[in-house]
Amino acid sequence: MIRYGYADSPFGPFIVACTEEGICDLQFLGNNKRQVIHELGTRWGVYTPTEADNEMAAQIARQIFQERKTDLPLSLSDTDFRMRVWQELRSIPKGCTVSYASLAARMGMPTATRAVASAVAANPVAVLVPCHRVIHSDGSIGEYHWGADIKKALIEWEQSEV
DNA sequence: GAGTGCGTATAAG
DNA sequence: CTTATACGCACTC
Repeated sequence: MIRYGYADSPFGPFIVACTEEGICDLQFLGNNKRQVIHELGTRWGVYTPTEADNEMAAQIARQIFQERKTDLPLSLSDTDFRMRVWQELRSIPKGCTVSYASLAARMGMPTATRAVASAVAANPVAVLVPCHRVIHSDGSIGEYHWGADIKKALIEWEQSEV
């Protein structure tokens, strides 16, 4: 059973889904709400029982964007490589940024920069898996699944106050 | 096996 | 600054 719901954030509306274990998906809707929902459908299948719960979504929104809580339980499942990259992402301190190259190097595969970038791009849980903290080695923002503007805003938000 | 991608470094226009 | 070229490797078809 997957429970999902919609809520608002300082960076626009998002959809969040979770299993009994934790959050399995958190994506900003932005301009392509339809595509995001389609992605969910293909990833979990139309036969997976779901239950709408915007109350749950609102609570998560409060914890993340007001209390700035980042250690919420997650429920991820994908390739070993992607899982390793995502886990590595969570070790990046809040407010810090790293390059795709250094991230790859940190994992002991300094020549797999591009592959690491692909894995980062496949992250289904925004903010909690801080894929927005990974930027180009020359300091430029780089790409972001939900728009470079949101990526930049997230970084600045993390670097501001508390 | 071929094509692709949230990259990077270097060379050239 | 914007193309072009090459390298790299996980992933998808």
